[in-house]
Amino acid sequence: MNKTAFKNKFSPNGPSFQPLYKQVEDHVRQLIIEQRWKLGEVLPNEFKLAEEFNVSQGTVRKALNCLTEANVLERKQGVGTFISEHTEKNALYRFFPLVPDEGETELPSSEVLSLSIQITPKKVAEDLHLKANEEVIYLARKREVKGEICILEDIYLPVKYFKGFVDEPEIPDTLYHFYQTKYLHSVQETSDKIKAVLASTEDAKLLGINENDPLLMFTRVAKTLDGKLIEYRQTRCRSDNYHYLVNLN
Amino acid sequence: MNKTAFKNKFSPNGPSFQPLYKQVEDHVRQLIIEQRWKLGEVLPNEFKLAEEFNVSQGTVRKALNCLTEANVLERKQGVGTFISEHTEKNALYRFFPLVPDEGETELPSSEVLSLSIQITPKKVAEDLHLKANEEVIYLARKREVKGEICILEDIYLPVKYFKGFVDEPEIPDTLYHFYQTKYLHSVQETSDKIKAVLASTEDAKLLGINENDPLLMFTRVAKTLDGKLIEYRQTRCRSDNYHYLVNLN
DNA sequence: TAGTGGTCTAGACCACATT
DNA sequence: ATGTGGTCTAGACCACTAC
Repeated sequence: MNKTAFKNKFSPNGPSFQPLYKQVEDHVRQLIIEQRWKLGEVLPNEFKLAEEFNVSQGTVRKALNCLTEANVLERKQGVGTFISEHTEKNALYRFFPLVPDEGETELPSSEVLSLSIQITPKKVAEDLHLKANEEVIYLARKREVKGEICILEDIYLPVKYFKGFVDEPEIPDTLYHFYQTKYLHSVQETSDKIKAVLASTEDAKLLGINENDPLLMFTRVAKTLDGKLIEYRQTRCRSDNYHYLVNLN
Repeated sequence: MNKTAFKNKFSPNGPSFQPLYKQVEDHVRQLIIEQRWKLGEVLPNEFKLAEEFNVSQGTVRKALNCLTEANVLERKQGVGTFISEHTEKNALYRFFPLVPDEGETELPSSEVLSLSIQITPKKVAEDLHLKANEEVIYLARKREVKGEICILEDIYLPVKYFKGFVDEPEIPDTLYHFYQTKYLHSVQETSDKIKAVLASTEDAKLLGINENDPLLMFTRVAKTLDGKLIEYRQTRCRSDNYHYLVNLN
């Protein structure tokens, strides 16, 4: 680890000040992107990393804690430091803010309606920064909880990131875990745009509701640790017994 | 500051382990609740607080940084530590996630439609934990951006926390700043439940849209630093040119 | 018992804002 | 020039987990 961070006064036109722990943080993030450690494997402890990077253990600690806050790493006292994993359980709480008005949240089961390679719709290409000639995998699903279909999803994945996806014999419910383990793309951040819309004839039919009933519509773009935009998702969902929950502070 | 935190082994049935910095954090939070420092006033620096609490400066630092992350405090290098304030600018970004599909976010202007004391609706009493005989102030507003009315709000405030509110000659746009400066209630945390609904006849009229057009409906409960539930708010808003934005990570 | 992360301290120095 | 928060280091010890 290079310690020029504090020599800005000797290079006033150089890059702006970056604290050492930030440099360590970026470096570790880069090592994760480069797959230096396997999923589920324990990272070296603070002293070993400190030695490798030629900084103090305290600086490594600060960097690792920052990565933990950003949900990149998970640390367990007495055990070690691990790369954060998309399990079914944390999928529910981290990226699925749809909760029933009454009772416990549960993960909806999924049924694939359609899976194919398509010309990329203009809006999708725009939001995923795809070129005109790049194709996408199109996956449509309907999802149900307690026997009631409540969610319809149209999912678009750039072909370049998901080679062979259309030939998958089985698409699991928890897609982000699947992306992470099978395709080595770990969703790090999502952005949802939420609107209210009226149910189309087709959606109404699939959901078992009336045309022009109100639906929540989310448009999501998902980004990986290394900044790749790997998923565009448009979700319509009933909100008569569910709501989208947002806590701010 | 009492340092029994690390003597748990001597009181195995005592309270569970609390690190010193957490104790300092809670203590400072309590001091803020008790109005020890005025809004806008600078807090004592780390060394002075450390001396007062009989802990090291590093421990105070950790506590203050935790409070900063929780948006309770704001720290400015070279200046000092302050109690976080609800300004017009941060109101926009912290508690107003409604953004236009195109262009910059701006704060909608507000017009009061109604202001009175009312019997508390059952749902409001439930969510704000009010007793049956406690009354609320009811405030209805319509809000517009660029000449277009896009938001209707029904706001309910417990009378006990907002004495004299109905006689206010002027209700400003940024309510949370108003609550904080005039009534000394600082909103710390909100919880929004979002649904899609159809516009009622009345809402449609006020918004200048058709009955049964789709609207986003948020139901919000706002909580202060000391855990008081001070506001119930039901918002309906057009989402044809706006969306509710949620970033997860 | 050994090894991990978590806490606490003390001290030196840097970056930033104000006077 | 002064005072604030921010960074970095080094070392001691505590709490938790696994073996």
